[in-house]
Amino acid sequence: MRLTHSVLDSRKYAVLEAIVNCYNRTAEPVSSQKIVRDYDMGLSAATLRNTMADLEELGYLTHPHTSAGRVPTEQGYRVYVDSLMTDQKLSRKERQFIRDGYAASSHDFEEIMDQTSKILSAISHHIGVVLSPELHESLLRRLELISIDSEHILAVLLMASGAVKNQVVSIPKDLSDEELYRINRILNEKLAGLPLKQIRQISQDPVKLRAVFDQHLSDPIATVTRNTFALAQETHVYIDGTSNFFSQPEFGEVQKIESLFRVLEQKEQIADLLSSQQEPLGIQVLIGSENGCEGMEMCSIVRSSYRVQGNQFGTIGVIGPTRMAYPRIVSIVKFTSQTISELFEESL
Amino acid sequence: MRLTHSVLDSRKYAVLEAIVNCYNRTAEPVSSQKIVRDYDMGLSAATLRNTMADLEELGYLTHPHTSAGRVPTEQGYRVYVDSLMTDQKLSRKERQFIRDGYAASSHDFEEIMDQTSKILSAISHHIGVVLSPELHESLLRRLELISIDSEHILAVLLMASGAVKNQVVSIPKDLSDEELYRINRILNEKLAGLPLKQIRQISQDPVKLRAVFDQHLSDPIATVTRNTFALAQETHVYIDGTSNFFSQPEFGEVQKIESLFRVLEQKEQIADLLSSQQEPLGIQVLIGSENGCEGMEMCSIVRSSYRVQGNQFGTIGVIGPTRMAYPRIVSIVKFTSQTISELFEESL
DNA sequence: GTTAGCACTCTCAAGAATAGAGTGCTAAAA
DNA sequence: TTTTAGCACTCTATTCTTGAGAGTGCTAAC
Repeated sequence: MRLTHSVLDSRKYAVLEAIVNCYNRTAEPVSSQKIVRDYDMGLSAATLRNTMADLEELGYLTHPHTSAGRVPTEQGYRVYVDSLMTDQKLSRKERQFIRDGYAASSHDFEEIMDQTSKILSAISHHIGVVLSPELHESLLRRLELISIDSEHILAVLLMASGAVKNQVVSIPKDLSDEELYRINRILNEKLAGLPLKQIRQISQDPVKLRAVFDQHLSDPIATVTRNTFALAQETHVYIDGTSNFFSQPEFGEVQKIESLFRVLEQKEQIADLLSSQQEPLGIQVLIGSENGCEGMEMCSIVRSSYRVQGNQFGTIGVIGPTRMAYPRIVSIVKFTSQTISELFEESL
Repeated sequence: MRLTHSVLDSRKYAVLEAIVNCYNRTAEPVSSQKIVRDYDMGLSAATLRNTMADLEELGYLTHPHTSAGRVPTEQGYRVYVDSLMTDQKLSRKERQFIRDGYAASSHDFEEIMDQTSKILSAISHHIGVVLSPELHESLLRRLELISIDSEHILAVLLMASGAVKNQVVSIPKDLSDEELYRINRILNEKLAGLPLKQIRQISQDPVKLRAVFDQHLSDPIATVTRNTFALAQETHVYIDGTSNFFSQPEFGEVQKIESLFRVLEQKEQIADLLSSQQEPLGIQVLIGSENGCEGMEMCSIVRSSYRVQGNQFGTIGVIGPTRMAYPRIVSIVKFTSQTISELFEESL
C-alpha cells in the first residue's frame, strides 16, 4: 500500500525504500552513488543527496558520521513496514519446508511447540520463539489423579488442546486409594469441559464450590480441588536459533551480543515481550526500541498469535536485528501461525 | 595429595601450582617477577625462570610469545587437578545457598532438575548443566492411560524417582473406554515396579509378553504395551548461565564465543558430553580438549553423577573456561550432587 | 646451585601519513 | 524552479613508525 497523500512525496518514498532495501542487503551505510548504480531512479547522485538530506531532517535516516552513507532510523523502518513494503509470497519450497517440519513431529503438544521454534529459526535464520497458550483459557478435557505417597498425588491435567500439565499436589494424609479414585471420578464429572480459569474461581470460592459439587462436596474434595487448580498461570517459552545472531555483522562486538543473550536467558522477559499488547490473530512488527526491552534495542520482533482451540491463543515470533528482511519474515510468521492453527484445528 | 617420587621435584610442583593459581586469578601470563612478588618462595626471579623453562620443556607451561609470562598447558592443568590442588571446603554460606535453592522448589521432578542447573550456574558463575537420569533404568511406579480421541491415548508414566513422562500413544480404533480401563489395570498389575528397560524388552518380545500377561494377554494389550514403551530413551538437558561466559576475559572476541554457543544449542551434544565415560558417583574433571567436543576446546567440564534411586543415575556438571577455579568448582559439584542425591533419597 | 646483570625479543599504544569514500554546497544547465 | 556537475571538506580506516615496557634467556659471578 503506497500512500499518495502524506507527509512524503512519492520520490521520497522511493528513495527511502531503496535505502532500506540496500541497507538490509549489505549492512552498510548507503551512499547516493550506490543508489544510482543499483537502482534505476533516473536521478543523479546530487539530487538523491538532496532528497536524502530531506529524509534525514524528517527523521527517517541518519548518518553514522559526516562522510558516511545513510542508514534508516527506527522511524524510517516504521514507514517502510507500514506503508512501503510489499507482500512477499513464500516459495513453494519454503511452504513445504514448514509443513514438512510438522509432519515429522508427533501429536505431542510440547513437541509441536518445540518444533515450531526450530522451524521458525531455521527458515528465518533468526531466533524463533513460541509461547504456549496460557492454560487458564484452556478447557479441561480430563483430570487424572495418581497417588505418589501418603501426602502427595500427581494431578495430570489433559486440556482440550492436547496440552498436558503435570502437577504435584499435597493432599490430606488420611486419603485412601478408594477415596482418591472416587474424588477423581467426581472431579471429572463436574469439572471436565470447563475452562481452567473458571475452575480456579470455583475452587477458591466456597459458595461456587457448593453449587458445583452439591451433595458430593466433602472436605477432601475441596482440598484437592483447591490445591490442584491453584497452579500459577504459566506459559512455556520455546526458543531456538539464538546462535544465528553471531553471523549478523552488526553484532561483531561481544558487548552488543552480551546484553541480548542476558535477556534471552530470562524466559519470563521473553514471554512478556511476545505477549504484551498482543491482539488476537493479528501480525505485528515491533521495531527496535519499540519492544521496550532493555538490551534488545537493536532487535526487531515479528509476532503473531495462533489459535489453539476456541478462544485460546498462543504467540509465535521471530527476533532478529532491526535490519531484517521484513517482508520475508512477516510472510514466514504469517504462514507458520496459520499452519499451526490449522494443525490444532484438525486434531480436535 | 602431593607426589614426592615423580617426574617432578617438589620445587617444580610448587612453581606450577603458583602459576596455575596466579593465572586463574588474573587471566594473564605469569612472569617470574610476579611470582617473586606474590608468593614467598625464597627464590629469585632468575631461578624461577630456570624452573619455568624446565616446566615448559616438560610440556606443563607455554609461552604466548618470547617476552610474555607463562601459561599452564592442558597437561599442566591435568597435573594440578590430579596431584596439586587441595580440597577447598565450601563456606557455610555457600552450602546454605545450595540448600536454600532446593527449599524453594516443589516436589516436581522437572523443577528440581531445572533448579539444580540454576543453582550450579549462580554459585559457580559458569554454566550449570543437569542431565536427567535415563528413563530406561528407572522403575515404573504407575501407569495411567487417558483417552484423547478414538485413535490416541495419553500414557502417563510415573516413575519411582518422581519423574513423569507423558506420551501420546496410537491405539486400535475399536477400543472402548471400559476396555481401556481394564488394560490400564492389568498393565499396572503386571508391570509396575519393573525397570523401564525390562518392560521395553518384554513389550517387544511375544514370548515374554505371553509369560508376563499369561491368560490376560490380548491383541489390544499387546499393541498398547508395545506403543507405550517404544519411547526413545531420552534424557532431558537443563542448562543455565550461558551468558556468564561473556564476562570471561578470554572470550573477548565474538568468534571464540560463537563456536561455544553453537555447541550449547545442540542439546544432544551436551548430553553426550556430560555422560560419555561417566562412572557412577565419581567426580570427574575434563580439561580443555579432553572433552573431545569441537568448539569447546577452551572449556573444562567438572561433572559428577547423582543417584536418583536404586541404580539409576543422572549427571550434573559445570562448564567453564579451562582457566577455572578447579578446587572451588569441584567442591560445588561434589556438594550439589550429594545434596540432590539426598533429596531424592528422602523423597522415597 | 643460585643470583645479578644485561642484551634481546616481542607486544602494545600512540602518533603520523595517506588513501578513499561520501557528503554539502555552489553555480551552471535544463 | 528543478536538476546536475564540480569541488572543497570531513571523517574513517589502514598502514607505518616509533618508543616504552614487559619479560625472557644467557652469562658470569657468588
